[in-house]
Amino acid sequence: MISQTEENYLKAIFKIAEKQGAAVTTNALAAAMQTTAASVTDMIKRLADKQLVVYEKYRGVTLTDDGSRTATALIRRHRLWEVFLMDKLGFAWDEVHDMAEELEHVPGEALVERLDAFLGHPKFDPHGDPIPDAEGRWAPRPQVPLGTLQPGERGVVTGVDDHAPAFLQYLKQLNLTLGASLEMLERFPYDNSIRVRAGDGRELILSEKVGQNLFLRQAADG
Amino acid sequence: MISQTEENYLKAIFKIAEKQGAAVTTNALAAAMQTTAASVTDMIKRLADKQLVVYEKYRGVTLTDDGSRTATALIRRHRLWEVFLMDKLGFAWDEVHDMAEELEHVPGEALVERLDAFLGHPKFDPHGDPIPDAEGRWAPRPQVPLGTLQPGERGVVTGVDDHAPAFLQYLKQLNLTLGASLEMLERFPYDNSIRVRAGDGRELILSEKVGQNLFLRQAADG
DNA sequence: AAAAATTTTTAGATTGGCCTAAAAATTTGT
DNA sequence: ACAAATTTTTAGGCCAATCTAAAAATTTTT
Repeated sequence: MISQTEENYLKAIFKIAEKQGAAVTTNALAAAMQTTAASVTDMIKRLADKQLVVYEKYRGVTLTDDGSRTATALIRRHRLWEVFLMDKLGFAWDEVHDMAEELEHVPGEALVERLDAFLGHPKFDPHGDPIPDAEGRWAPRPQVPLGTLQPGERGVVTGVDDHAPAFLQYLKQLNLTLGASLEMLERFPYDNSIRVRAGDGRELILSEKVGQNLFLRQAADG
Repeated sequence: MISQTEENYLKAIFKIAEKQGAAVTTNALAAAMQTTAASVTDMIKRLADKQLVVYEKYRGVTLTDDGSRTATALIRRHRLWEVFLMDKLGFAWDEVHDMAEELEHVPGEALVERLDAFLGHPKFDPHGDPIPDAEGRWAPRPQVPLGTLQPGERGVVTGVDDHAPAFLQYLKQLNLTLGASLEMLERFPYDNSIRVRAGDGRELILSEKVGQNLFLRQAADG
């Protein structure tokens, strides 16, 4: 058996590894799991005993195939439940994460597959993140951070990196949810904030942080 | 905070107390939770510390108002998820119990209430058990075990007492699911088995055990 | 009302998941 | 290259939830 805590560690390892493409350090995991490095070392040893990770002292940790499969399945469940919560129960963008965090731990292959069918086999969750299929595969979406666009380039909002409710609420308030279109107008070198034009013609100034965490699918120049 | 294990104990205490209307003994609880009497004593003490039960050594345990509220909320969640699993995901009568057992522990007032609305505020679950409302109240359904009917009396299947998959599968096979009508024809004193006529005219012989575990809403005599 | 049987509790141990404090290894800076 | 800073591990402990074995209380039998 694998506990919920163990599942959460695997998911965190997967996500950190995906982002930085190297073995995951104890401290990085401790930060992600909001715990101490000592607790992480403990847990890593348990996961290594269960053949879910490869662990070398002082050298960080990587997932085995088994661990990777488990992590992907969790991400699949999480994202499907998020779709359910928004599409069927009517929750808002910024409300679904925590509930999905719990629902993803409910076991049962049949449950996930039926849920997937009920939702119409969605390919992306409400934050624009791809949903792995039953075999753990998914299509990467060609998206770039808003901040990397050059003046004059345009795009459509396809996702966010930061899932914090405060960020999502802010975007909702600005009407910058999935599908909104944006044109990059100007970057201010002083603090890397950017001026953009929204689809409805409004001009906005967004911070560097927003530029890093808001993803767009780039459209042809206008 | 209250753990999943504690929640399950409260639910078990509630159900046993409801059935026998007296303080719940350690052994009865140990049997229900599939654990040892010693573990039960431990847990009861924890629950008493948290003011969820009243406990007197050697005299059994009863729920406080708080404990009772928690147990009822769990039963509400369990039964709503069962409706979801059958009505929306298409699972069968005998498949939903275990999944609902996990889903019921997912926290969040908003989640239950939205789920309830999504399902159309159902009053009974797929086994005919009443679903408590948000305040923990429910209407008892006037139903009697099939076995108590007199020859000539008729009724409609409204629920089951035993939720074991084997029993539910058997009923499904006989086409005796919720809403099926039955007429009691004869009881054989030898082994208390009963002969009945189904709505479609078929005659069946059912064991005493089925007679005890299948509930009917009685209809006027025919 | 004792003795016997049963139920329940206590005692002591184990495991998972976590902590703090201290030691060890590695990396960084000069 | 060596000292300083940082990262990681070890050591030792705590709490929840479980177990087995033994003791204590209660109930049943005679």
